[in-house]
Amino acid sequence: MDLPAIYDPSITEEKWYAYWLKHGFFRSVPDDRPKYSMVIPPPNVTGVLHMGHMLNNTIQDVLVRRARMQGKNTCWVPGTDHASIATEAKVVALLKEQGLEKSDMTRETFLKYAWAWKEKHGNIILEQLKKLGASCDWERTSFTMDPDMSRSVIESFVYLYNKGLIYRGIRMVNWDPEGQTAVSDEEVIHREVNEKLYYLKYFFSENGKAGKEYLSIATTRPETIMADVAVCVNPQDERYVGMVGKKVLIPLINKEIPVLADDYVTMDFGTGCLKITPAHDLNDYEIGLRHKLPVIDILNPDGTLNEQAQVLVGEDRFEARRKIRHMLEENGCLEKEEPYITQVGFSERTDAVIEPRLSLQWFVKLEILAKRALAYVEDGNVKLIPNKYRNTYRHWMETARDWCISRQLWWGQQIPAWTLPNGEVVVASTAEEALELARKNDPNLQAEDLVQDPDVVDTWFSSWLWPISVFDPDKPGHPEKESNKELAYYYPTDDLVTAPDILFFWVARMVMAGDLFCNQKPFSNVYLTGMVRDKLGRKMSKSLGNSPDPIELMDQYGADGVRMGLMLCTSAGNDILFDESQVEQGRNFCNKVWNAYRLVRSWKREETMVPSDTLQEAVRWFSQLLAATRYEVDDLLSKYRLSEALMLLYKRFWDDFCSWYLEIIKPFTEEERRLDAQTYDMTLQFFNIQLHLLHPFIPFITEELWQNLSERTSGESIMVSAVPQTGSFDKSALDEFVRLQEMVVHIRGLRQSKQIPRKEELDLLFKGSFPSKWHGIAMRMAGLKTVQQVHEAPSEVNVYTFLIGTTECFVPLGTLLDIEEEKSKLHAELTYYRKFLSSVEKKLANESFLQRAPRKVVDIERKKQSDAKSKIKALEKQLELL
RNA sequence: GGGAGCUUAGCUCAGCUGGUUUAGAGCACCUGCCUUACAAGCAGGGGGUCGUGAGUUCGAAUCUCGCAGCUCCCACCA
Repeated sequence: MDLPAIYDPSITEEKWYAYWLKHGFFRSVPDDRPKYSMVIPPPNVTGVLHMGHMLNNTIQDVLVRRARMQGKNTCWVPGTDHASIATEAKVVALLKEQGLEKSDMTRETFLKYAWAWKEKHGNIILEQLKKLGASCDWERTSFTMDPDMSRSVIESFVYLYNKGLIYRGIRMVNWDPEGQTAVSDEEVIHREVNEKLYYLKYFFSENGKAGKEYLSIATTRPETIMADVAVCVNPQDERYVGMVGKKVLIPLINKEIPVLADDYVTMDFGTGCLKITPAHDLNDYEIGLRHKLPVIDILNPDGTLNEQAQVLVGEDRFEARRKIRHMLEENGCLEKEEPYITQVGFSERTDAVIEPRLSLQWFVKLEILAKRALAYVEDGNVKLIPNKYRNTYRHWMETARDWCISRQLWWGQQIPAWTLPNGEVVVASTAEEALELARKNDPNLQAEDLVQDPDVVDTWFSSWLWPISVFDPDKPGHPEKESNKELAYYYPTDDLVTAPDILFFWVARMVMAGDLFCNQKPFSNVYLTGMVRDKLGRKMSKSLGNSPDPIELMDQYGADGVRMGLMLCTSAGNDILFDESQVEQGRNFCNKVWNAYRLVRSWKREETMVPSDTLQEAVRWFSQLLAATRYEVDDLLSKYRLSEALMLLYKRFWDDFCSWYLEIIKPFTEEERRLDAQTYDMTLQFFNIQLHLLHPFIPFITEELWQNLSERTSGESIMVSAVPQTGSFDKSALDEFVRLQEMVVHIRGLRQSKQIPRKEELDLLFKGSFPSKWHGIAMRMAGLKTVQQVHEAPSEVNVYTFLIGTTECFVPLGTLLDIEEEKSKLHAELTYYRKFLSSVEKKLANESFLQRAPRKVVDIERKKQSDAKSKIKALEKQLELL
């Protein structure tokens, strides 16, 4: 067989993915094996693959592939999320480009456009995941607006409504004037902004006319003064004694409003005097409720001023702010202005400044749900990895307020509530059922008398059902019914891999939904990935242009290389600083594996040959090392330390397997590339085991080589074949081998510094212990002619000496040895050990140490002491000789 | 304003309940090599007073408390 010297992933990767699909290795149906299940965090249909997806899905694929190789019935459910605000915004923008306005079309027409858009773009991201190697059960691909998914959402809405967990009410919500919809508290991002604090004069009213005296009121939002209904001071505030109960005039519109007292007002902020604008500020709204004040809303849904404002009608709120400032100044009502830094809320989806707005919305009561969802994490039923997120999770669950779930959009599941002519509202799964309900009170009602709520539900109100509804869409609406076979088998899922920024949006709510509808957690472990940043630590963004195109990256380095590059530097919960050189490292590793394989395959298996002792020892050593490695890798993976597990495998393969094992057993001469059958077979077996251990991380090349390793019949794959058995291992024997390696490295260093060519063989004498079984290995690796034990240090002058542990080693060098250099080297070593010894002895001289430290620790120190002493003795002797 | 977390080599990080750690890894770096699997390679090497100050302890990178710097989350002071 002829393999090229450079591995080309573009040939193999597509081939094997098609093969895996063809043989249905990703497919899962319930059976009697133990299961491993996981749902993908459904990416937005609007999205294209970015580095965050790459990281997230690589981790998932590693976990899934490992479980599959452990013989579990593995099910990874893929799908996409309809992402109502983001998608609707995208479709609206697209229509605008074509000269079409959403406001000009009916709901049906708009949705037709939206669906067309989804059909065209919706699956791009999933196709891209295939290139990465994601082993999802594609037959299960779901979309959060699939008919049965939507039914699940609607029916669960009805269920919760009937249980009293969903209610409708007029509340202050976060209004996004750009998207023209309410958004939840979690969708508001607060940012610091430089604004101005305006001090306005509210003159006291004297029979409706402005008097001479005034109250000074600080505000950042002068454009809202027309909506003021009162001015408020703290009852304890001595400055304003006697003013409560009087009336002041709103500047510009000269409207009389009362001066009130309320404890909410802080005396030492601003002027201690607060204008009350119930329609446009949450606190003011609450104060308004306390004092039974009217609500005057002066803003349109799009953020422009309405008729109620009386002035600047039709102007945008920010334009109005600019203009009103001048008007107030001209009017003599602007006392002063100061620069002011304040927190402003922005919409997560549209980045518009959020407007507190009073409106009729639907809410989910969270108090009980949050408490129960918290318990799952608190008692370890659901584990967060890393654990530090427990605190964050707890904090949110303890402070969560009711969840506003209605959105003034069309793209999504329409709220199943109908208003009757008399204003009553009925909630039912379908229009027919709603009519039936309505007729209980008024049998004459007709279908057209019922008007469905035009709003849709929050996207997260559908995705919180995801781990349930992908298996059994009927369950959320009917928790009392028995789970279907799928749900019973796959639920709860095992792992969830997601980013910490949706811990509350999604993870916490899935726990709530799991508890509500299945009375069980939705998953056992939540692995939280970090954010992928560029190597300077900046967020990846289109505008910075610092985000590599994953597809190009995979074309250039292979999916395996990219996966490896990402996995080498990821640890749970920590951001990863992405640098293309890591991907290069991944690619290089794949190439290394490839070439190691080429080497082994270039040898001839010789049935009649008998393995030398050296070869047998090498096999013995590496098989033990592999057993130990596998044990360690299992341990690391069980703790989700993926990058450490991969790094360990990387080092084993590259440093130990290639640089030591293969170099030891490599046949000497070119003509005779023959290896005895026993060693040859074991070497292939080592390869086989390492391919298995590496497969979850780099699935393509491992499949390619595994298929090549021996005759395979169609339908076989490394991904469904169990990892071959590894034997036992003896830790101390492995440690001893490290001594041997140190010795070889030392001699190689000597060659380098004395410029002794490899071909020139050396002799080694040693005093102390150095197992004879390894002499052959040392000779091979260090280029030695002889290895010989002595009882006394050689007396010649021209002998290079060094210590490995407590074994003294001697290499006669003839004229090459520089006596002075040797002396200074020995002196340096001597100084080091003397210092070391004195620190150890200081410890041992300490009575308290001897008394209080555990015996084991004291023994260790004693051993250090005696070792150091014998080393010093040996060094002194060598110096003497020189 | 409240809370959480971080600070170990040039970079990214490991070091879990204090003691074989006068601290490890990978990358980067330096030196020498086209040694017949791989220059996407081989061999060798240097590099850290563990942010800072104190405390607990026989013993601290590890535990406690100040201080400094960074990051994230939450929050309605106009």
